[in-house]
Amino acid sequence: MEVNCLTLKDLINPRQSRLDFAIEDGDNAQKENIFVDRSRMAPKTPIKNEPIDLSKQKIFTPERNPITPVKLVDQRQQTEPWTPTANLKMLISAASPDIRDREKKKGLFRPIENKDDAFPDSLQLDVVGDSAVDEFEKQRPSRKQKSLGLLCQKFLARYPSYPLSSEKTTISLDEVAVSLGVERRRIYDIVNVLESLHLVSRVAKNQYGWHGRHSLPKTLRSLQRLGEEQKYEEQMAHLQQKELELMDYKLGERKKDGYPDSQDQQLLDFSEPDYPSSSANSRKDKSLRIMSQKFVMLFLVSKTKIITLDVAAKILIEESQDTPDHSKFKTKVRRLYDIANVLTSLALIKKVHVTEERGRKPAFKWIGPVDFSSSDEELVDVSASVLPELKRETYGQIQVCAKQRLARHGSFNTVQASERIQRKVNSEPSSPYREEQGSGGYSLEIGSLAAVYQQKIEDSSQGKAVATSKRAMPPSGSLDPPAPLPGLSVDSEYCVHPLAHQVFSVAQLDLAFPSQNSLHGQVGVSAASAASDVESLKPALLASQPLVYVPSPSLLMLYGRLQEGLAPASGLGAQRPSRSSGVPADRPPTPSVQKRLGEERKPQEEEPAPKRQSRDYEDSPLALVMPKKPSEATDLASAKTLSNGRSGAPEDIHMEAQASAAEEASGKATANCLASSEWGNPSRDTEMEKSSKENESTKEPSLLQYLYVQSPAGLNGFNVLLPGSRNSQAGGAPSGQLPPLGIPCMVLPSPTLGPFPVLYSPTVPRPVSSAAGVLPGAGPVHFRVPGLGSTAHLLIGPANVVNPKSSTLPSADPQLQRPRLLGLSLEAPGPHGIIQPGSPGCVAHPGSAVKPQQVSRALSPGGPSFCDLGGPHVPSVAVNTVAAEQTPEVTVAWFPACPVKHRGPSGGCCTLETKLLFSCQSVP
DNA sequence: CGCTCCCGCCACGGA
DNA sequence: TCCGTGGCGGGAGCG
Repeated sequence: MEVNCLTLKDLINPRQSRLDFAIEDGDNAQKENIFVDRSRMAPKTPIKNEPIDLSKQKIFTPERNPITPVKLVDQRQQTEPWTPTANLKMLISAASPDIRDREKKKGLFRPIENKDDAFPDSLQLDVVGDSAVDEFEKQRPSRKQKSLGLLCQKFLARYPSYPLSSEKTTISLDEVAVSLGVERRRIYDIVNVLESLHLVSRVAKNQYGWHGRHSLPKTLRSLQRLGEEQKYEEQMAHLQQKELELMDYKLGERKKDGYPDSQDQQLLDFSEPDYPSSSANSRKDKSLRIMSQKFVMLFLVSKTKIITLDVAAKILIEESQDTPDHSKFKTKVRRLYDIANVLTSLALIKKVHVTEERGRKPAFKWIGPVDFSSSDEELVDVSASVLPELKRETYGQIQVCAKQRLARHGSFNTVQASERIQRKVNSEPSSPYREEQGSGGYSLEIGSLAAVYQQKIEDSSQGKAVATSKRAMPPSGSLDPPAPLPGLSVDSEYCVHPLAHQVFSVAQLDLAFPSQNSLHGQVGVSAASAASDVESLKPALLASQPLVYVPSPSLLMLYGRLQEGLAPASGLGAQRPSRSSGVPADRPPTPSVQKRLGEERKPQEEEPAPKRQSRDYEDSPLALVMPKKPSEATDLASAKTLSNGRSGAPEDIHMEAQASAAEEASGKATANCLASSEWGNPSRDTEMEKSSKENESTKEPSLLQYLYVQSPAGLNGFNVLLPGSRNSQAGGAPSGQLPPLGIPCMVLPSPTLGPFPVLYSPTVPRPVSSAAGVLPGAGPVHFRVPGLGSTAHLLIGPANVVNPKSSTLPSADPQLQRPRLLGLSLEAPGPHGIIQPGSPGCVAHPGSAVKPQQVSRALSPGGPSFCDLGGPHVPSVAVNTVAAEQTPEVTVAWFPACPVKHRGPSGGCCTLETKLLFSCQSVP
């Protein structure tokens, strides 16, 4: 399939841009929107191959849209003409609702639709042609693409997870509905659930206020308390026990066990006085809000954190005093699915399956925070509360919100905490956080925070543990740097554990900002959720909104602007060039991880792209690696190199990459990307080095520089707060005393992309003697984004992570020793790039000169930088920086794997399906 | 065939 | 009565 690229603009505001290509799975968001909008244009006949001119949809601006949803007939008229069948439906509806209903009952539509599907209307064919039909079909949103979960993600993408207290975001239901291309009814479903968690609150008719996740912990704590009070756990146990005995749920048998509803009815009031309280048996009593809260409570009080929908439904039915019948049960389950979709989007739960005597049962597992009681300053305790979020295996996202922690504790030494946690975890064989290879468990380590845990239950993704464990080997043919997790093993200092589920976002880390740093706890990173249901592999549009607020005047303000020319790939499958076959067998995998990966990889090779894709989606681990010690960083690098089995210079790697089969697939994308006016600057590498050197040699002023990476709303991306320079960070403080730079980051994979493991080695002070001025805590942020077997690496932060052993990167190399500024030292492949052999390093092309010293220079003086994340299945990241008012911002967006072959100035090239584009513009 | 869950009918209830 | 809300369940999509 062809890889198409979407511009960020398109992703952000599809209505104002044109999408000339079929948007596939991952981009369903737009697709769906397009579909809806387009249909609303009411073309009598589907126009295939016609570029979707969203400009036409401007008529649907909120202003023009009726506040009130279009009535039935109108809607049908406007939305149905998607197919001849739809037209027929419309006509029937228009003719008479009665007729419509009658026909409906006769099952008239179904046959027609089926027929239509099987045999496209001849007239239509005549007009559009076969290819057009295909296109048409492709553009037709699938059921999954219209899922509430995905819609919710799109919704969430519109708002920052952690909005600044100063910013008051108002949500206009109409506007949102129009924007997302759905009926308002759907929005209600979302906001109702969000409201139950106090992420939003109704402020007026048709208006909701967005609060973000700030109070989520508090809300959850309250719900947990309520759940405990209501003895939900006992209830569940009782139910489960009963089930075992009866084998069949017989509604009506159960009697109320004394769990007064009165309590429940006030749920919404527990923390929000202004919430409407529901009255017994009132309509609201059954509201999605109440149900949602109860559902969440079940998780919070559950020891296993796993709830099957039937159990939840039964409990809810009992409480509601409804006449227990199958119909009620069914309805309850439907609602629970709705709620679950939203919660999944929030990365609070994930779908799993529990195996019972009667077979597998769908269930959901709580993956959100579980410990809300930490109140002391104990690092471990603090970490513990953070870990849950870090541990999120999700199709959703991993979100780390240390904001509260920071606010509460002032500072938080991630490294220490993580080390302690790691130690503790590892010392407990039975620890659920301890990963067991092949168990399908996942773990992730952020910074030094290491969380390894094993899933106790078999969930859908785990069921595919085999597949999971197989990924990672880069396509042999592909020159993509395989090196998925080079040198990383469970036992290694850098623990890399495959996640059972993809993690789309990663959030913050750090913490150790000096109290006076005035980050205002804004370090928290929110991540939107990402994906979706593990099983369905729904793409996730992540929402990630930035949220880092760095008031420091000394901060470098960068604002990211997306390159319009950037063309993200469209379909997931399409984006993944059939390069799987190119797994280099000669690349020795890392002891544990790689081995596993290698095993997994091969099977995939034989699989059809779609299949692989799915699996990858589910299995792609997200690994965050953060050296615990400065020296470790080096080790890591070494490991990578060694594991890679290749000592070739980065250039070689790149060259190989170019030669890789991926080229073809990526060719187009590359072209597009390159077409971008600001694309890669030939002098990139040089520039970077130069800047780095400069930085090193010239002690940067003690400016506190941060690169704020924010993903544009509605776009898949990740937000990252990157230290502009260590020196600056220190602000003159003794380097040794400086805490690690907090780098909240959210990685949001494109919906079309599978899970992307990310290695994040934020504060890895490199034990470099020459690295004077390098703060111990401020290391490069290393993102590893393994796609299908391939690993993408993104180093952000002072590039201290260098493999001293690397032939290409002699430790003596000054560059290696100097701190990289902005940290966006993506494992730049290049002569001197710190890149893993075998892995496509990220190459930052010199982009427009970013004024602020190092950052800009390091990133891309001269233009947008392109960073190839490597793996064929790795999402691209586009980073744009634009001067902003007071907030340094850099937008880093994940683009659908965009096969791009880019040859760097140095001869090295960044190729691979995905790239990281850093477009920095100078900012005074 | 069963699980999901989209779609939209239509009732509730406040203005 | 209007219309914002949102409960509800038919039935389609999908594995």
